Amino acid sequence: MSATRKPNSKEASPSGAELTTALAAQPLYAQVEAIFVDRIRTGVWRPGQLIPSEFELAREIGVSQGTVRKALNALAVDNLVERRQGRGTFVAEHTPDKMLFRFFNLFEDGGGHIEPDSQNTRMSIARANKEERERLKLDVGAEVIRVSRVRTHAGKPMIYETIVLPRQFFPGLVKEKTIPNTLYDHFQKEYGLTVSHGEERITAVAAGEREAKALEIAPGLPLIRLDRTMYALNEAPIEWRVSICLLSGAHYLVRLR
Amino acid sequence: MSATRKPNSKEASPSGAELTTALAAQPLYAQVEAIFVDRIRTGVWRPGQLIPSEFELAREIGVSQGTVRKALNALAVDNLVERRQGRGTFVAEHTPDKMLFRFFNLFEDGGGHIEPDSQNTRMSIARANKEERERLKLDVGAEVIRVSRVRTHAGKPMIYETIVLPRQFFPGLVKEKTIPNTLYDHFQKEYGLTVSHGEERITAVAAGEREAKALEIAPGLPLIRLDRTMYALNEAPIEWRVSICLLSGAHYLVRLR
DNA sequence: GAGTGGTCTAGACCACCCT
DNA sequence: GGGTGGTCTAGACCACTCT
Repeated sequence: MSATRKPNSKEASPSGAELTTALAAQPLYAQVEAIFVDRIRTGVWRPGQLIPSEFELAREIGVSQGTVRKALNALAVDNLVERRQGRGTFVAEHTPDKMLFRFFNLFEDGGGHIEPDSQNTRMSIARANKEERERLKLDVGAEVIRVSRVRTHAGKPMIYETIVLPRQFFPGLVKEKTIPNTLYDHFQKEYGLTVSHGEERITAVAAGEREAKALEIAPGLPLIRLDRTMYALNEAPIEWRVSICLLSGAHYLVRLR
Repeated sequence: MSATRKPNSKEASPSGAELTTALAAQPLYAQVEAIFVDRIRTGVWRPGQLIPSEFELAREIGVSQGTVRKALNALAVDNLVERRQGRGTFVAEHTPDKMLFRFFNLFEDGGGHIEPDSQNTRMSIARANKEERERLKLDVGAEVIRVSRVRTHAGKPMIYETIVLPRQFFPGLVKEKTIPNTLYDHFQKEYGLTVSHGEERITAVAAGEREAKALEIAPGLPLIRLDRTMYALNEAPIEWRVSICLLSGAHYLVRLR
């Protein structure tokens, strides 16, 4: 078995992470991508940080620059890094603006983006009930933080929102005096949790007593109900959120591709 | 100005399509991609057809195989071609299954995919009214085909749907005796129109008399209203569709990324 | 001017599919 | 066995940003 002309047979790299050698279950660039995701997830590379150049990373890991490039481009598609020609590659930093643009799909009928405010925010702690445990994949006895609030747009109540968070992921949240309007950037900055993806289930409901009161409308009016679960980089559920929305002069926008 | 060592200075290619030579406004792979999109749009390459290999295309156009590869991969992401290792690259063919999977976002609460049937399909022709002209970017006097139908799932009425099509794009549609349940594959097969993307605006409404009758429910119940516009490869609006949906045990699913 | 990512090329080998 | 797309490498030049 002469390894003379054999590429792809690099040995232990100084990076600490192992690359599969023979008969790789995954292609090299996918393994390299996984290494980089891990560095972001564990905080070795922090949000906003400039990471080493393609050539440096290639040398460190022991692959070609083209392979590192492919991995970094994949991370850019997933919004985990930002690449800027002439400057370098940066770990994506969540900001209120970017998160709103990315995950908030309500728009004015004219097309304008909606930037909601938060009112009457309440927070409590409890043992997770059955539904909460299922949604957040928690064990019996685990504690959750429950947040409820009304979100307004142009001075009018628009969304009545209930948010459930696994307490273990947000150790200091209970002690915070105020909860910020946009949560995901706060999660990343304060708790090192990058919200990476999720899903939202939409149904129509008639306003009940509680929603009618919160949204200052008559009971029975048709509302949109958004049932959302969001996941962290390690695929752990990190938030369950139910938003009851009064869409007057507004809509939920979905791009079909 | 010796062009000896200058790459990127290919001259007229035998493909008929022109590649920008110096100071390209767009990168080469994007120009190559545009050539390929054109071939699909104009029917030079037909749905389901095996297109030439990367090497052949590269030789024909006068670029490297890697550049053709980048263009084809971009087309695969846009669902315009399908690549199969060992077999070749095929122009994507719309099938009822694939179109339903791609653009139909209603699911059973258990997660199962919904495959709706069509009932009571009606069709008429008229001059487009103001709203139809705006939605479909039509001139005054242009004619549209209006289709209405009720879509059922598990034997129960689920969706009351109104579809408006520019008549000019569908010359023979009026004479068809029956309109198929899934339209987009029919558009591609019969009229050479590939539906490439669109947008859907979601609101909640209370059932009116007409919807209540069609869906066999009491007036006033909360329903989801989907307002959809779809576009062809040349960005021309090709369909305006309003679907009023009764979601009992079902929901509209959106992936957040 | 030095360094970065972006584009383009060329060539090698692998995995897969067909006949 | 021969052809296809998929992976990986190596090297060149371009466009952009900063100092």
